[in-house]
Formats: sequence, C-alpha cells, structure tokens
Amino acid sequence: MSEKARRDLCDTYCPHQDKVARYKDRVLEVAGLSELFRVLGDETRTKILYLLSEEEFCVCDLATILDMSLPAISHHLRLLRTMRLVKHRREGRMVYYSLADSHILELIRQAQEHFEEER
Amino acid sequence: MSEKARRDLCDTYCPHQDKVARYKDRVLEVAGLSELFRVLGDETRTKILYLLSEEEFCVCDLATILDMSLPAISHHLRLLRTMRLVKHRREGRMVYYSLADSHILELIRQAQEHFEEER
DNA sequence: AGTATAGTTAAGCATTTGCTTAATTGTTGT
DNA sequence: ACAACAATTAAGCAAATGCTTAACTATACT
Repeated sequence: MSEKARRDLCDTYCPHQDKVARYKDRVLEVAGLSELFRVLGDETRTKILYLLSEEEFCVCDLATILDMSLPAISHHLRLLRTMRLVKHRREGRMVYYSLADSHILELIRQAQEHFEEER
Repeated sequence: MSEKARRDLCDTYCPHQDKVARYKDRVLEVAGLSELFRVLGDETRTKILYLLSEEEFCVCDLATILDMSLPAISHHLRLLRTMRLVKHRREGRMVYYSLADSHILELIRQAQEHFEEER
C-alpha cells in the first residue's frame, strides 16, 4: 500500500485505535490457513479429494471420471501431495492415490453442511 | 480436453470401468463447494473473517489492521457479502461488518486444527 | 448549500493459475 | 534390449485474480 493511501485512512473518528492495536498481532495466526483453503478452492481438486475420501483411485481413473487430461490431473495431485493431503503407492505401472488423513474430509463435510443450508 | 488426450487415457488395464461409472454422477455433488473454499483461499479474506469472528469492525479498522487500502478491503468485503458470509450495518458515515453466521467460523476452526497437527 | 469524510465502484495493470502439448521417467512384457 | 504404457515434468499460453489510482456515492457538519 502506498504512503498516500495509508494517510487517507480514517482521519478523524476511525480507526478505533485500541481494537486495531489489539488485533494486529493476532491476525498473524491465521496466515497459513488460507493456503489450505486455496488448495480446496479449485473444483477439480475438491472433486479429487471427495473421490479419494470414498476409495483409492489410480491417476487414470481420476482423469476419466473428471474428464480431464492425465497431465492436468497429475498436476493437481502433485499440489495435493506437497500439501500432504494425499498419499500414493505404486503398483506396477499404476499409481494409486488416497487421502493422507481424515481431517480434510471433515472440512469438506462441514463446508457441505454450510452449503446445504445456504439455499 | 482434446479428443486425442481422451483416447490416450488408459488403453488396457485402466480405467476400472465399474468405479468410473459409479462415481461420474456423484462427483457433481461437490461442484459448488469449491466456490466457498475459493473465497476462503485468500489470505486477506481469511483474516477478515477471523477478525469478524471476534467482533464487528468498520471497513477502515480492517484496512488499518491488515495494512491495506480501503478499496482493496472493500473489494474483498463485497465478495464476502455476495457469498453471504458477512453482513453489514451503517452507522453514520461508517459501515460495520460482522459474520453472517457461525458456520464459517466452524470451518476456520477446523482448518486451524488440521494446520496445527501438520507440523 | 457546500465541504469533508467513510465507503464503494470502475478501469487498468501485473501476477498467478490451470490448462495444453511435448518430452521424460519408470515399469511391464516380449 | 526393445517396445508399450501409466504417470510425471517442462514450457508456453489464455483466463482469472487482486491490487492500484481515480471517480463517485452517501452521510455529517458548518
């Protein structure tokens, strides 16, 4: 943010100085959270995680179900892997993916609840 | 996906036809979910929601705490508003925002739990 | 009425994201 | 060893995202 923009903020009444001071540090706690949400914020990845929550799939199955190319799916899987949301095992030529833990499943379920009530 | 890419998928063994057929419809259920996650997938918005989970804030407070310009924050708030995640009330010149419901807070808390265990 | 202030909206731009095609790796079967 | 195949990686490109500045709206004060 530019210097000018900062000076423009709330010349008189606002901000409520006490509040601001109190929360400026605390907000750092959530910094990393959005990274997790960002990963879930892609439709393909959410679908992959949902599928893996049911059973394990090979990359090609996922690509077929989601009607996408192998490289595209593989790309998403790599991201999910580096985020430690999924794990994989090799069996012959094929690689099978499954959920790393059930936390994410809980997250998805919770979001689903919110979504249901929304309409 | 191009025709060529589709033909390239899993010529022999894979895909496991039964699985694929069974899940192709079910995966549509999660389609809308990622939209909610995408909103949370921005650090500024996650922070805003976290702050609003504690108490209400005017736009300018949020901008000051998060060290961003008013238009930037206002932009994020508009998105959160159209997603019905926050509500607002006007008091004089200032507009105060607060959480629309506690579902999202639950989501954030859950994600936080996952995040804690991750290291 | 006129000025100042909190907030919103609009237009433009730089970065990021997710796909595509092509090349590469690792495993199986002949 | 060689060909076939599942999967990964790399390079390039189009679309989406989030910021900036500038213009606008709405409320308050004199």
